[in-house]
Amino acid sequence: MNSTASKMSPMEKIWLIVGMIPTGSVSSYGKVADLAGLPGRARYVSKALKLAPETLNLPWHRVINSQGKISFKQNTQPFHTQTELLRLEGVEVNSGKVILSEFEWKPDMATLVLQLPF
DNA sequence: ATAGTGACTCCAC
DNA sequence: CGTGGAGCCACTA
Repeated sequence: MNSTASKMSPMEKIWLIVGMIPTGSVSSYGKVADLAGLPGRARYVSKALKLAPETLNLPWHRVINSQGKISFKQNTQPFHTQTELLRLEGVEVNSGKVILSEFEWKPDMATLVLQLPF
């Protein structure tokens, strides 16, 4: 059995999933929670991102809400930063919104599951 | 133990 | 599209 899996905390699972979101794509808090095996815990994902160590260099900006919108309030520094980071990698952001049908990450579940250590 | 607070989500209007 | 409300869960006071 994989010892790494048994030691991985819920928050670490979330960090792992977020780290798998490819450049130029986005995912939602709820989706990340689902993939991490934590259904119904979207709010926990936002907390995990806030507490994530800088050294992990997580692509936190690729996580938005289920409506395709950036969850920070407009006219705030985080809002602008996230918008910029997304645009830098080719994701279109208009009025804080991303067209999910165009940029949402749709991993091949069969393949993804095999890569997860849990 | 109770109440308030989110980088959330879903659904009804 | 906007709004409101209920449900959600971990954390804090």
